[in-house]
Amino acid sequence: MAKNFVSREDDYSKWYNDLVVKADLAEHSEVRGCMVIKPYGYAIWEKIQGALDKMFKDTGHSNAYFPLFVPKSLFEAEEKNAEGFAKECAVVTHYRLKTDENNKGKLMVDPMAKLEEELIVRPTSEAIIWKTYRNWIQSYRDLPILINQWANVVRWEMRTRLFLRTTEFLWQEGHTAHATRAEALEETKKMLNVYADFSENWMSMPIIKGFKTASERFAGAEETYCIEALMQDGKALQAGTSHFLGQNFAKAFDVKFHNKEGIQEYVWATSWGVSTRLMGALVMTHSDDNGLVLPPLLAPIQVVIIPIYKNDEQLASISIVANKIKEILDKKGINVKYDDRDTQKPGWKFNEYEFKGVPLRMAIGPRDIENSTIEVARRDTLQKEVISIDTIAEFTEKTLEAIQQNLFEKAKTFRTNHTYQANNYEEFKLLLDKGGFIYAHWDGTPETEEKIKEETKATIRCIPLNNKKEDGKCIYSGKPSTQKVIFARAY
RNA sequence: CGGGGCGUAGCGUAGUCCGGUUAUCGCGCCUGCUUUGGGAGCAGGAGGUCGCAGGUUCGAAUCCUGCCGCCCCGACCA
Repeated sequence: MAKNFVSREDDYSKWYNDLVVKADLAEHSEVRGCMVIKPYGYAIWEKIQGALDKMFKDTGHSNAYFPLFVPKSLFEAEEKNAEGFAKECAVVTHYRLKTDENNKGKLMVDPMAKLEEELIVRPTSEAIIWKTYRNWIQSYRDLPILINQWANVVRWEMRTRLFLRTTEFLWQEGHTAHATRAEALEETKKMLNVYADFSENWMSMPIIKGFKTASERFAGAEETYCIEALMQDGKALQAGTSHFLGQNFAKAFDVKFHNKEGIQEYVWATSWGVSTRLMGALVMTHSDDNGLVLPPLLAPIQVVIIPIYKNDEQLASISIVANKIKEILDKKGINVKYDDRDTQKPGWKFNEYEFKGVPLRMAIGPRDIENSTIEVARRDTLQKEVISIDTIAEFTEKTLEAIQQNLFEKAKTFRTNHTYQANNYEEFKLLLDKGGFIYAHWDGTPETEEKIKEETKATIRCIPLNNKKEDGKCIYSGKPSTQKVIFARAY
């Protein structure tokens, strides 16, 4: 049991905050609402980036980079999008400071250096990108454009939480341009599937694919597809979105192309993104009261080897074996750390790596040297066993795969156990307090959705893809409904 | 922006109501010895503008006024 670490049951919110800080993932910075991502946390983000980046490239996308600043006139061009983000934009109004004559040693904004046009710090990049695409697209031969950028964005949130919602955050945003509606729609769904694949197979996080209601839709999109995950406290978390933008941005920025028939048409668009919020999702999906739990595929350290010794001779003979094992596992592409620091005790190291979620821990002591064995402990089950050193390569590969799989199964079982069907509003409200996904009939109107949100704080997370059609009555209004949608309280 | 809480060593804290020598304790840090199969023990040591600025007082971490910052809850949102 970790020292001074609150359990999930006692205070889930504090458990999450403490875990992120104590596992060395991130900390609050000097800037309100902004965090410092620490090396260990950033290493996990780099793993996420690496896997996703390859998936984007494998589906034909290229990376590029667009400016941080967006002139206000560009930003407001697509009205719905601009309105949607207006309340949370940081704005640059001046470009120079000067020394304050009345306050020695201090600086002030130089009133002479006011910008003629304010610059918006991007909350998302559609505007600047579509302004650019206008110059890149004339013919159907220029399409499709399949671009992704890894970037930071700023959204001035009133309340922030490490990884889940910070004023500045890191993400990737894909922006594609297509000749036809069908092709853009296909792209939207393709990238949703990439996100789903990544969530389930890399993060071991089961998700539900669906699309958003009008009120939850990305401002400026015709349709927003999403993946929704369930956290251990029973709250839902939107883990990724893929938007079909129709011709909204093409019209706003006048991006037309000549088709094969020589007729001018507006371009069809998509955008899609996931952010450092995934780090929060990762923490809240698998971690336990002993600290972080990482799926092997995203763990910066997959195996840690800890020597147990009484003197230098013992350490020397242990190190020979440990380095041999590291070499064998390195060749298998497994990331191994041999921690032979003599500044920390074995027990201290055990707790440290456990808290940081390292999937497999191996300990080698004098007894193991004698017997040609090694003690192996799994982070997910906390089980220990002693195995013969000869079998180490096969055992490690097999066990890492088993952990990856087990985490997914555990999370999926949790979700299954926290997924309910509500047949009426009273039942709905009772189920909400248990936490989880609730399938319920909804009449399809924004008014009902809004009322339910006001009264219960639950929102429609999504309308699942391939949803089962079934006639029923809306739990709130009693009006006819053709399908159930998923409600939950959400992050 | 509303409601609540908090600012004392790197971290966590006692002391604040009811002012009084050198500001408490734990973790961590440094030195030495003994230790090492789940956060070692003993001994010694370093480390403080008590958030900031005024005020009251012989005397302020403590009382008064103003300001700043952070966290939690709500409105907003990925």
